[in-house]
Amino acid sequence: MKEGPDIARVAALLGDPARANMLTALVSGRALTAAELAQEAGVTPQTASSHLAKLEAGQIVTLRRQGRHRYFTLSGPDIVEALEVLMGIANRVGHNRVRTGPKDPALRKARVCYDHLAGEMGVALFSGLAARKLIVSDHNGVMLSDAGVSFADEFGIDLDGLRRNRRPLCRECLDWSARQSHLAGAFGAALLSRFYDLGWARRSKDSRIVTFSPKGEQSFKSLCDAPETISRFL
Amino acid sequence: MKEGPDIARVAALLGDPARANMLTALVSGRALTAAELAQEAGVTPQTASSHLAKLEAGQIVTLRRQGRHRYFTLSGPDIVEALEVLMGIANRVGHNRVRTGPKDPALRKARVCYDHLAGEMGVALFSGLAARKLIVSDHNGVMLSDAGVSFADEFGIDLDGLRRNRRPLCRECLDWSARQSHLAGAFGAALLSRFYDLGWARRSKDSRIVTFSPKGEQSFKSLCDAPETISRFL
DNA sequence: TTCATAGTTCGATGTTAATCGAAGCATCCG
DNA sequence: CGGATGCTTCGATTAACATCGAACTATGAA
Repeated sequence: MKEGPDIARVAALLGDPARANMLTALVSGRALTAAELAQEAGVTPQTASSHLAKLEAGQIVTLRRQGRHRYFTLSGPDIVEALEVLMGIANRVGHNRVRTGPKDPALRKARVCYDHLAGEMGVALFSGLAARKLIVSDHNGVMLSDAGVSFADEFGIDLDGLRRNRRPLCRECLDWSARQSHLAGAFGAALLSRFYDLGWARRSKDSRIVTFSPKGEQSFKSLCDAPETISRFL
Repeated sequence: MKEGPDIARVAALLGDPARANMLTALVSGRALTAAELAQEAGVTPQTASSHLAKLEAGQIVTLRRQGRHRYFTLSGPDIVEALEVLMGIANRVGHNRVRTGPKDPALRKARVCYDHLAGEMGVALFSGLAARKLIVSDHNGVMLSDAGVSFADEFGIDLDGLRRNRRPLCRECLDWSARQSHLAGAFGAALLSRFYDLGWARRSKDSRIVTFSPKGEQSFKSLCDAPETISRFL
């Protein structure tokens, strides 16, 4: 008598730690090889292979063969959405896999969390935007204010484009090191991507560290502090 | 080195068929007892008890004791959101737990799918609203048109209230019997609830069947067909 | 061809966890 | 006080599955 889509089957695929790690590594949108995903998940290549086979069979990821590499990507934006919602729930109920404190100071300062900015600078960005009332946060979550919309426009972020896929614009994400919120969601990701494009920052190759240039960091600071227009940064 | 919320832990809680059944039964918002949930999930009370203990420990559901009954509800709107996203994914990838064809014609005609209308009438509603351009569907999903917004207003649905919680207004849900889309999401649920309030239909006590009164069915038909104003139905 | 790299399959092992029967509490009713 | 109902705990069974070592396949490079 049970009808409808089989939620459990999909959820079970996301419900294994190794697989969840692989999938969150893929949220950035970049295609990763099986070996890279194995390392992300902290398992051996054999184990990863087995997990990836399941994820592919379940159409959670898609596979692109290229030479002797097999590149995996998420099969659609709905997977990102699911991961973010689950992330939000895990945050709310306090299920964090936080064990050790942050060691590397660079990591504590600015790093990538999925595809948005985390660390002290991530928290500063969140509170800065909130102080400038560009984002407003209530008990239901975060959203862009009208001022925030025009800010995004000025800053060169195509909000309409972002709205076109169903990923929510703004989400709160509890920061592991700072224990405060930073900004996730499509807008959070777009901001970080814009920082890259503007040359303010770049991502390290092997780690999650985000390195800001001196000039970039200064611009970033003004972005978070200044209540005045931001066009002079660009 | 792994940081951030523990997605896998939450997903694993949703990833068991028995638990998923219980949770989807709770999407309606009604509080259900352990025994009712056991029946929904098709397991014995002992098994249900064990599952419910896990769900409560994981803060997916909340418990309210009342006399010798224990009423369970979902712990927040984010759980509904998660279930709907997963439902969408399961639909997309074709993971349906459809086994037998629909037997009961009444069930095939109109039934409850989670908390919205499914069956032939559910499909008729979807295509009717689409034909009247009250909802528009593109590759990213469904949304209300401007005309749809004023329609909802006229029809007595508090859109602003719905928007206040984060559950998406419109979602497509593939119909089990008719193999076409019907309307899910907060708006889909609100429509069905409005049908109840208007006396057009009522839900059977023990099954998922939705029974329309003759008058109600006629009004419903006009709702789906007529391009003119709907105020005359009210 | 030979070697190295990327990835898979196979097989064995250990762990987790879902399930239900039986018995135990707790609450309400008469 | 029984006796019934709602639900949980205990214990045992079973099945699923995550994991990794070892061996195998496939692609590319020298």
